[in-house]
Amino acid sequence: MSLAQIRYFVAVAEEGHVGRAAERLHVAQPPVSRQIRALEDELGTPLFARTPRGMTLLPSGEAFLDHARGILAAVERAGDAARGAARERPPLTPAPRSSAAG
Amino acid sequence: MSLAQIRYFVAVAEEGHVGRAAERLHVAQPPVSRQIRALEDELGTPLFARTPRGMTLLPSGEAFLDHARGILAAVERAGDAARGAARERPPLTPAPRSSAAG
DNA sequence: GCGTCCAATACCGTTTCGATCTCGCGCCCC
DNA sequence: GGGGCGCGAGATCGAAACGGTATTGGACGC
Repeated sequence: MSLAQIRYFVAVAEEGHVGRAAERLHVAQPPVSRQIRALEDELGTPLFARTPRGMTLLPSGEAFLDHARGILAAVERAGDAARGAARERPPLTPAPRSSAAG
Repeated sequence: MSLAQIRYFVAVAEEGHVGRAAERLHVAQPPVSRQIRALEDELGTPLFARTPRGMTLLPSGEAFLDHARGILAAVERAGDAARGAARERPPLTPAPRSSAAG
């Protein structure tokens, strides 16, 4: 499982179409289709029902969707936290020459 | 940022050594060193201080560590949730011939 | 100064990923 | 009932990413 797969899954779940999700993600349709399949394969259970009109979330997909959104949000927060901490308490001023206590 | 990078980061943070983290992760040392660097590069801030005895977490690294652990745990839960939902409410019994209303 | 331990770099083979092209399937329209 | 069109899925190929081995550079102890 990769973050890309999770992003693909969320996009497909929200759009209901692989093609439209691919458009939103700025990638082609086959990679999205393949990653969704790979995700289902890894989880051992299908997440979508393939209908002639697109993709419909199964119960397993709905359960996964909540967590998936949380994961993506957590990734965002993690980056922000690291950057924020670095701003508040910078590691060590390189101070090549003029030492300035601060 | 990838889940592998997050896993590598947590291992290095907990071990304090790139080499030991690599051992725990069953990979060689250079890939771990590289991914940590790539992660720092993507975040725009260093996460570790390189010392002659190993790697020490910087404030930014400590902030990131909490979130990183949460992300990995959330990934585990996501998979469990999908599998659990599939067990409780299976999508649709194929029922090729004998129709059996539940 | 040399040996040791650490992370970082160079280089290479393999794997993975995405893009293009094509196909099969089911519905709508006529 | 046949043709056209939407959809997802499969095959194939080139590019990027990943990991492994070999090697380098820096700091500490003797």
